Amino acid sequence: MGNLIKELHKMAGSNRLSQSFFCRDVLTVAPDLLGKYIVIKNGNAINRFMITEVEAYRGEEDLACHASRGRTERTRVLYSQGGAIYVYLIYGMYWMFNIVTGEQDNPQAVLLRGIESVSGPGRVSKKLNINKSYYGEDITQSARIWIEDSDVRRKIFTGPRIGIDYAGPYWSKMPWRYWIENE
DNA sequence: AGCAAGATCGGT
DNA sequence: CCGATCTTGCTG
Repeated sequence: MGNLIKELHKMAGSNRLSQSFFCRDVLTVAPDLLGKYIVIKNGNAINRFMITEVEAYRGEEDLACHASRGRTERTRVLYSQGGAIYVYLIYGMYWMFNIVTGEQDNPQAVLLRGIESVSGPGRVSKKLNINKSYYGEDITQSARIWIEDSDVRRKIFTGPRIGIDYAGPYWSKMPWRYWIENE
């Protein structure tokens, strides 16, 4: 697509990532989100932050994934198709913000761990004002939150996921954390 | 009904 | 390293 057309699309607000982006495997979607923008409306303000760090959680077999213990009230949304938002409270204090990926009944999600100048999933959600009300919302349709495409291309680093030792050595060593430098 | 654990963070 | 803080899911 030519640059002019791209700019026109941006102005028309059609730069939002759609369902086809999120319906792919989480190991494809997670690194692909780096450099893109999360856009959120809080009242009159629209804030836009580049995504700099994510983690992939992949299916019932992944012992670090909440779906490893099957469908429960909390994990219900993980089984919907890509684009649904999965939020939950951890340690009674911090909201974890995830985007479901893949096809229906294939529970996967990307955890948002870092945005420009903010690292740590709890701090990210605090900055974005995320709370339980986002549970189940469709990020490809919502009027208050969406992901915007971008042309940013940076070197992608990978490493093990954080804080999941309970999943055992095999799953906790999977290099499913992806990040770019904050600059 | 009770309890243990948790995809974290900030302060010692 | 430790405590905060509360929802969830499992057990009995």
